[in-house]
Amino acid sequence: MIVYGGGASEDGGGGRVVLKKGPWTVAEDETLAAYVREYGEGNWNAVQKKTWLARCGKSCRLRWANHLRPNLRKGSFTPEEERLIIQLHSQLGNKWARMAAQLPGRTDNEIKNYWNTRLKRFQRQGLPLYPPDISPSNHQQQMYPQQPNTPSSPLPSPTPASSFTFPLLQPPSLCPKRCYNTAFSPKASYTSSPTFLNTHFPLSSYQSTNPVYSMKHELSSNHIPFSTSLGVYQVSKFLDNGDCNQNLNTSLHTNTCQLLEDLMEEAEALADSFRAPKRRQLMAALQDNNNNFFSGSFGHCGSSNNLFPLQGLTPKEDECLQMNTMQDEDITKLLDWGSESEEISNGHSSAITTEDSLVLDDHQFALLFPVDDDTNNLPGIC
DNA sequence: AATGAAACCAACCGCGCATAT
DNA sequence: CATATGCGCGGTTGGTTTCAT
Repeated sequence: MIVYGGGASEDGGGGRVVLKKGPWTVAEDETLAAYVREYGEGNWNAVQKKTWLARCGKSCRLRWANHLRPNLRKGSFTPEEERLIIQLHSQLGNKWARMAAQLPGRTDNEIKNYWNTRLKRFQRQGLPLYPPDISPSNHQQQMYPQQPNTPSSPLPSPTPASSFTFPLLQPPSLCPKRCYNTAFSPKASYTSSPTFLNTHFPLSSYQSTNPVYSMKHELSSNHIPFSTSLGVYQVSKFLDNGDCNQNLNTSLHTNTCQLLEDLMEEAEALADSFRAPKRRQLMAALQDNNNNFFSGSFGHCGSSNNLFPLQGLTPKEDECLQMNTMQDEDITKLLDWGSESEEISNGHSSAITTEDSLVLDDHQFALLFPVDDDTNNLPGIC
């Protein structure tokens, strides 16, 4: 076992522990992992009290989230992941955690590093950050202003929100008053959709003409099918059934946005009756029973993103919890209805997940979330 | 082989938010 | 209501590795 660095120490005088900084040792990793096995995630400041580790809680959380938690995917990003990152960044900007939620097993830090490296390289080479058909939201133009010396504009010229409507997604005016997704923040006047991206920006063709986008391919065989969220799955199933042309997409989505607005209001009303304290209590209960709640493919738990019924809850509480949970994150995916199934998120962030839990085939999902033929089961989408 | 630049990666820091006291 | 605490996020820094000359 290799232990380097200063290790824990005390200042001697007041007995105050001097917190260690710098690289983690194997022993520290093992201790932290053992702590999480025993006490679970959370309460990171207690690590210092219950173990010999002289690390601040923050450092422990980061180490766990970025390196120790199970099912982290190590290695280079696959082409699919890279494309998804580009697309997500065009929609979300530097919302690394949100992007990580769409990339199972990847950490926000990884994505951030990847993007920043790419950013530097592209800027140095005077190349556009986004493929021609991906129009970054306004925040992108603010974040990465066009360099005056760059001959071919690295970023598309700003498009006024009032005069531009992206082909598939509506401008924020059709969306709920409250912003559920940074893509619909006042800064973001429009966004792209995966469907549009895939239709107009097939990776292979782009790579063939834009060598700079030809990135590492060595891990493509590792690509893990992403799981789905309720809304995306059902809408995807609907769209996959028969003709799915762009007109249908557009009209359906227009209706969907309108109806989602109603859904948002309904969700908020429900959520208001079931605010945080209760939710936290339920989450604690969920963690306590984290090996028993879910069966089959759902091996993971403790995540705030689960949409599945909780034991011991009244139907009302369960419904509220689901709504409340959806409201913050899964609504994003509802709006992301054009996504191909492989691009759909499981919505997790730092919660422990297993790769198995991320994969759910149509049959399994259909069992959990039966869809009526007329699709009326999908809230707000008729 | 040596060296400098670029790329990559891990970790820290500051801030803000939610919750508890 | 004010303050403390826990946590998460995004930005930044610094060390290491890889690559090009």
